[in-house]
Amino acid sequence: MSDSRRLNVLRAIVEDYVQFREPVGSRALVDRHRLGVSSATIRNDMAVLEEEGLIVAPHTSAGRVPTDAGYRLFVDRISDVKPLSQAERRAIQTLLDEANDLDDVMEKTARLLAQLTHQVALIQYPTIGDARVRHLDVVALAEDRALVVLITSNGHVEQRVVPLASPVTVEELADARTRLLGAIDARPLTEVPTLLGRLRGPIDAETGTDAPVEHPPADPLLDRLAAAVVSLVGFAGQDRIVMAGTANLARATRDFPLTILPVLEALEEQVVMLRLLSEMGQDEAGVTVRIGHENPYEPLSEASVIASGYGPAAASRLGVVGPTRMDYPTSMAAVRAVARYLSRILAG
Amino acid sequence: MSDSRRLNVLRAIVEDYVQFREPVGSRALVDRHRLGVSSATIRNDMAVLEEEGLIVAPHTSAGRVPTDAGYRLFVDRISDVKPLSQAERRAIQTLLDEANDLDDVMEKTARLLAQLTHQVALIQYPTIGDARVRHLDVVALAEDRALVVLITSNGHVEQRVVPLASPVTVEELADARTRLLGAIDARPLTEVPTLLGRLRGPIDAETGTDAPVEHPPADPLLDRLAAAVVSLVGFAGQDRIVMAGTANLARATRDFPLTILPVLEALEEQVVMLRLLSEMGQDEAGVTVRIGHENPYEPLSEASVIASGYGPAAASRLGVVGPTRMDYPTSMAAVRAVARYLSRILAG
DNA sequence: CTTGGCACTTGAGCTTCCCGAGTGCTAACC
DNA sequence: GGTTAGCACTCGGGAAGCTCAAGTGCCAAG
Repeated sequence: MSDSRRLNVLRAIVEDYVQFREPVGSRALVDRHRLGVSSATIRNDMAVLEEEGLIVAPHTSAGRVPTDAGYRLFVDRISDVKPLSQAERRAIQTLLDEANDLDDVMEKTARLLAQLTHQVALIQYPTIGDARVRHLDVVALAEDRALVVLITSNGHVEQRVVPLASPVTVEELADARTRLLGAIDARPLTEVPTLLGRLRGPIDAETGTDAPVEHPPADPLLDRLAAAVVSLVGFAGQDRIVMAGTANLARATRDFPLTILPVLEALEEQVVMLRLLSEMGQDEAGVTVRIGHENPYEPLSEASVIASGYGPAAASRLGVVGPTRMDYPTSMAAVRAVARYLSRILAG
Repeated sequence: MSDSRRLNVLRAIVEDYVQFREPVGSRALVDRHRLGVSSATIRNDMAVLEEEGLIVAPHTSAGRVPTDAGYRLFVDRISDVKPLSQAERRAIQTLLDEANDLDDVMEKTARLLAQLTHQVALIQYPTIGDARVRHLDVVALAEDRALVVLITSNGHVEQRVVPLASPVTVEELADARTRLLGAIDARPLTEVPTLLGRLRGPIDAETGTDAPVEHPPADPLLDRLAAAVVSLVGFAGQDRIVMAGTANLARATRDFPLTILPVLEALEEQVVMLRLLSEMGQDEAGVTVRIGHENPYEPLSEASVIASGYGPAAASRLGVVGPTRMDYPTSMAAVRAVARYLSRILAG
């Protein structure tokens, strides 16, 4: 009972099924792969594989198809690493060169990943983590409107237009900005709400512990701007996802016969996808794969997710979603490569 | 020959076909609509409509289906305006309230439009037009990296991280920023490249006409930052498109039997879609519709595009793309409403 | 353990058949 | 004239039947 040959058979089945999209039989297998044995032998192997729950036959007279467990074994033990092609590396490199601001990088990377894998790509924005306030700017847009810009140490830029209650001068704005920045400069984003809450009481109330509620806002302008900053921090810290390649689903319609609708709906729920990504692979930078029913989320039980961490401490996640019947080696290689490049870009 | 009844028949055919997705016959028509005449009369009308090229029968024994011309007539003369539902208005309003920066508004609006119409939504970024430089900021991120932020009068914020050749002090950066801003503040974006090109020569060369090429850059730092600003301006002025709802195509697979792939490919070519949008409807704020073969772009000959101008002078465009068999009244109402709301938001 | 041989199963594809939806036309009717 | 009932006619699509080839499992021999 040549154990390794059986694995070869499984690999061949997975590869052929992914390539040709139809159940693969013993004869086709010996024709297409140099297995060195007859189809009868393959049949015996297949019987064993089926008994082990790694493949199934849709009908009696059809070939075999990998089960979730079969894919799992394939991914874990058999698949070769498929290095990216020259052209693909070049595409990634080009992306790196054209990188502009964070949003831009995110969007371009997502599109690239979708293109490389022909799947739907998801990238979680870098989490707030231990990001700090790098810079704060208040720009007068008009007499009664100001733009508040917050820049975080992880390169995130958040902006918001703030309507002002009454006209203010440029000097007043500059002054307000100085005071705000003085209070939060270089502090972790997580502390900002607290810090500014204190500021919104009387300026010199360094002693009070939790008394500021009683004081009316000393300065409506400052109060308003501080509120905007707090809101911006919330926004910067909020988990967001950028997605690309959803149109690839239209191509994949044949793979999900009918089960494509739940997938669509899942993708539209950003919260769901966020949790999904977060739950995947707490292990560092490795690539994690969830196959079919392994997904903890029912509507994705016919889909697979490949994800990897990226960025500092691999704390953020990116990945792709596609049909169970996908090209795992290529997709995994792409996810890993993109994660690495993205980490490098962000590290600057 | 009751002319108006024939139009009613056409309308009924379009509506039923859109709703039930199958050719509609004379009997079904009299059953579902109170036309007050017999099916034989309807048949006569249908014969005329077919002769006029407004409907066709896929086969002899099937009902009729609208042609592009039929849809066209329907859109131009028959369709009722379908006001948005309460819930839909509320959704738009919510969007308005949550509006943050421009990118955010764009993305949210696109998603909203896609959701309202169940089609693919496209929104062209506000064009550069007569936008001017509102603000320029240079922030030291590290000893040898600076962040350049450009804010335009139409609310666009562009940022870029600039690696510096050698370490600089905060003061040097501030100085450079002052000189740059001094040169371009409040000037139209279109002039910025020229203005900064001049600056990159010797500072006091106010006399020279086109001699600056001979001088080596007086200040490498200034030169580098100026280059970044010029690039940012190019980026801000560049036509871009934000897209949403491409996943809706997966649902629409039944409408495009096989012709969906060209549509997908077209959507992936932003340039194509940009030109498409630009070419549509030079007439002011009205909603323009291109039906099937009316599209000047071959791959979209089985698709329809609904677009509208928005923003100042309705100079920018937004719209949706979907199968010819789409709910025109609803989609048109949604496009128009979203265009109006977006204009209002941008006008602040 | 492998392999050739063989009986057996069964889905896919093809043909045939039939039915009913839908049409166009004609003749009567208002 | 416009409308309607009636009717013969057309065909696409679904059901039924048939065949075929792919594929299997098993057995006996190598």
